Amino acid sequence: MLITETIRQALQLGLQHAFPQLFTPAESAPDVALEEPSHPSFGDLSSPVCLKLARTLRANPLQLAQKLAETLSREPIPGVAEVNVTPPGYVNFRFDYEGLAQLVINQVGREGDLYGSRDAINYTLFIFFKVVIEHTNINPNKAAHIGHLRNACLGDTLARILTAVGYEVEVQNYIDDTGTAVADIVVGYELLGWQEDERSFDYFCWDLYTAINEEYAKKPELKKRQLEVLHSIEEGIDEIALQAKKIAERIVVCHLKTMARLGIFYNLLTWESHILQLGFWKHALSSLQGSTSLVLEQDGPNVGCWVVRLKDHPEFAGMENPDKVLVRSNGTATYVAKDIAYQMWKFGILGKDFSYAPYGSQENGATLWTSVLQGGETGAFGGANKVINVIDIRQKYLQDVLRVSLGQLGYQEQAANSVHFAYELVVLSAEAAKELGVVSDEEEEKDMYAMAGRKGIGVKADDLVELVWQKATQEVARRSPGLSTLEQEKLGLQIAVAAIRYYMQRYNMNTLIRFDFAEALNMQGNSGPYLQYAHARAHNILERAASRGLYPAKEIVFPEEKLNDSEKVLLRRIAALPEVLLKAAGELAPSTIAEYAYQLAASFMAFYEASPVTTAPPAVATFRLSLVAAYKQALANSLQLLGIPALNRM
RNA sequence: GCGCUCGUAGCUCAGCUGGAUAGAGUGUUUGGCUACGAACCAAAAGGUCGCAGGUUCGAAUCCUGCCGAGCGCGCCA
Repeated sequence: MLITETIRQALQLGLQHAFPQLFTPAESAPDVALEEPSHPSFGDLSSPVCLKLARTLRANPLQLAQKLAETLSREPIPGVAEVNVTPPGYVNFRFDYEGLAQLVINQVGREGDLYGSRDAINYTLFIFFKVVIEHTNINPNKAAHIGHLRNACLGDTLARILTAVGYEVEVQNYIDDTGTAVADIVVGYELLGWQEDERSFDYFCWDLYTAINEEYAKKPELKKRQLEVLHSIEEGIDEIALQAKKIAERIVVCHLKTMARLGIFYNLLTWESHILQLGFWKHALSSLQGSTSLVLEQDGPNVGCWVVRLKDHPEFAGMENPDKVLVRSNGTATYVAKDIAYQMWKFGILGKDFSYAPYGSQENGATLWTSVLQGGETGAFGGANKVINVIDIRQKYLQDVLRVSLGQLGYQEQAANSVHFAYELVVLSAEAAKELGVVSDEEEEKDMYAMAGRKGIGVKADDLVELVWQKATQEVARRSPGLSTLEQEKLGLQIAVAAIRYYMQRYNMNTLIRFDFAEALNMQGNSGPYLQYAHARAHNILERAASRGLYPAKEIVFPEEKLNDSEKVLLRRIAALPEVLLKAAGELAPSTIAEYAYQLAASFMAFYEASPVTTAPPAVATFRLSLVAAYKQALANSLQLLGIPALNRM
């Protein structure tokens, strides 16, 4: 039982007794908000509910609060020592910290790795809800850059969060192996005559991609060849198509390696070429043709096309020509059309399926599967209740069209469960751009620069990993010269993963990340390595204590003295995890977990300074050891959600 | 032109459905390792929350307008 939930319920009950008029009709019960007081002298938790009620009840909020507090004081609330009132009308609760410590430490000890998620699972398990999360989705024609990294990190953490609260989660990585991006590599090989060198293949293609695009700019007639190649690839039968497929497959291997190093794994790869060859769209069209929203235009700008009617939909009000073409007048399908068919497959309403075969094993122990044209297993994937597409904000319009179209075409429920998990871009700060040499002299200086694959402007994901890894390894070597080089490097990589993943996940979704090398390499303060250090320190205390025969107690026994502030704050932070996780899952907000983990770690650091453990008198030491053990578990669980390795030393 | 997002400390960002004295990190200055690891902690300085109105007991938060920034808006892919 969470302390906040207990207080919330008590407040509800108290309101009901003090102001019965609020509860007629019964469902009009007011929402009870709880917040941390701005100053600890007020209490441990406060509710401004009376301030809000002041308007509806047309009464002085302070008097309302006093009446409510009086009612609340009649019955003891578990975990609460005192209720009081402060102007302008807050009701404040002071915890019974011994009771709270008992509850929280026991709960963490009981639930272990499940602490934080178990309460949530109790709420959600009965639903049996399957969520498909699609992320990464990098064009298979060049190395991944830091923009792709944000996508993959967010998608992966989202999957971890939703799994933790009890959903069945399936992670898919969609490979667009038939687009112009891959075609450009084929054309590049043909026209530029490059030979592969010792560079990794995705790096080689990174340069080839920019080279061929420079060539297009010089000789626009080459675009004709690009189109021919593209058609061949879409047909999927000749030598060219085979070559393109091979390029895409090799690049995908590179991408998977890049992501695996960061602890990011998938359940299924789906290939655009399979979607084309299995005729997903044709299948979708046949089942949609009865819909009144899908029409063959007889006149107007879209004459001769099949369009989905969106002009009457409020989301597209005010647009000049909101109707969306699905089939061109030449009979071919547009991108949105294919997207609709694919989304229908994800929901299991297409009536057509891929076959599936194992693609390989992954370091997390799970098998990675891939779609195949034939001969594999069937029915194992898709069929989701909810689909989350992790795609940057630039795709918002198309994702809106996709979702609304699904609804217009008769799939309201699926439309309501289609989520575009949109996040802002990663751009280069002026300094980063300068370091990469992308600022030309003539250009007037800007304070940020967009990455551009065609121009080769961007920071490659693996370059960043190597850079941070190198720095972290140097630090480890400096601090732990006794370790073998191999061990130093292993720790260095885990620290680099922490730094990078934290950097990619700590920002809100709609915050544009201005990538800066100094900031991404930062390992102090609000950073991933700080979290790891806060874990290692706790481990060290427990280990040190054990070597002296001291262990966390099975039954919490309190020392004579009252708990000090650093213990209280730490305890409250530990207690907050279940609630924070539920919030992060409900709002699909990974940064909530990052913020929480930092707060938790910081409160431990303060505790560490103020409250010695192993050197304290035995009764105090035993209690603090229990607290440290509970904290370490809570932090480890948070780090697990963030995909950050919890280290015992660094 | 229309739509979405953003503007908070020198810099990078938090600030929850309106609530108490607007918070972190970083940078600057200062103090703390014979200690459970200093990848740490403590302290100081640093703010007209873009500007102007409005709504109300109360606005960084909601509404309107303006200024500035970014991104979208094809039978393209």
